[in-house]
Amino acid sequence: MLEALADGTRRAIFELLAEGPRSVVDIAAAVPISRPAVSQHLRVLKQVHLVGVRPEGTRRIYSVDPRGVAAARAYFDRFWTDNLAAFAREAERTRPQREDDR
Amino acid sequence: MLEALADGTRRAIFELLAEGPRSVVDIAAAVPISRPAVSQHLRVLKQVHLVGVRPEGTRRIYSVDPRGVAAARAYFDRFWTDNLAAFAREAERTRPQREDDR
DNA sequence: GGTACTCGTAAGTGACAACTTACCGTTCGT
DNA sequence: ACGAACGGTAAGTTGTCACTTACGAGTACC
Repeated sequence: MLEALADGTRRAIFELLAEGPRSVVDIAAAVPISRPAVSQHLRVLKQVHLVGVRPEGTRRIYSVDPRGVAAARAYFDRFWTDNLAAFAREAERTRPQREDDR
Repeated sequence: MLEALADGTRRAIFELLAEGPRSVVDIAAAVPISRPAVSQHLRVLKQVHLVGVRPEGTRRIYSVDPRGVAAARAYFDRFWTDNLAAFAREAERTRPQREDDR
């Protein structure tokens, strides 16, 4: 699931679909890669339930699947317990090196 | 940020640190890779503020950095607006092919 | 029915990233 | 001060994955 959104192009496609459902050619037009590459990305996104398909004539309309987003939210919520919030304050106290990057 | 958690080994390290701060050797003992590899993973996790370091004698204690988790939650919350929830109901109506996987 | 779209899949290539071993600096204990 | 433990970095190798071109299948329009 997280692996699916690791790729930048795939994130771009996903965020584009978040703005509204689109066909494959429309997506390919908005992204600097070939149309088959878009299809491959959509397959990955579909496998993890981040997008869904709805056939419409000869075209296939892709849209965001709430299930994937819900799963992602659930995962990160596991690390956002009150326990962690308390730890955040404690971490701020002991200063775990805010050397920021590098 | 999402790229950092894309790797399974890195997720294992991160989830291990979520249980409590640990030193590098402790982490390496709990994961089937060499200690230098752990260091490299920790560097990546630190760059995106998913973990933080606190020197303690000759050892370096790593722990979860709330900033990274907060950023991840913020990202997925962008796709979990009421707008999307409404879209979820609409999607359930038009049935975007619940063919599930493959 | 033929033509023009749509889109998915197959096969092949190139780049990146996750791992290894080897090495060096730093800090604690004696 | 010396030895040992800890851990970060360098260099090199290998597998994986994102992309391309080529092809085939399905649907709509005339």
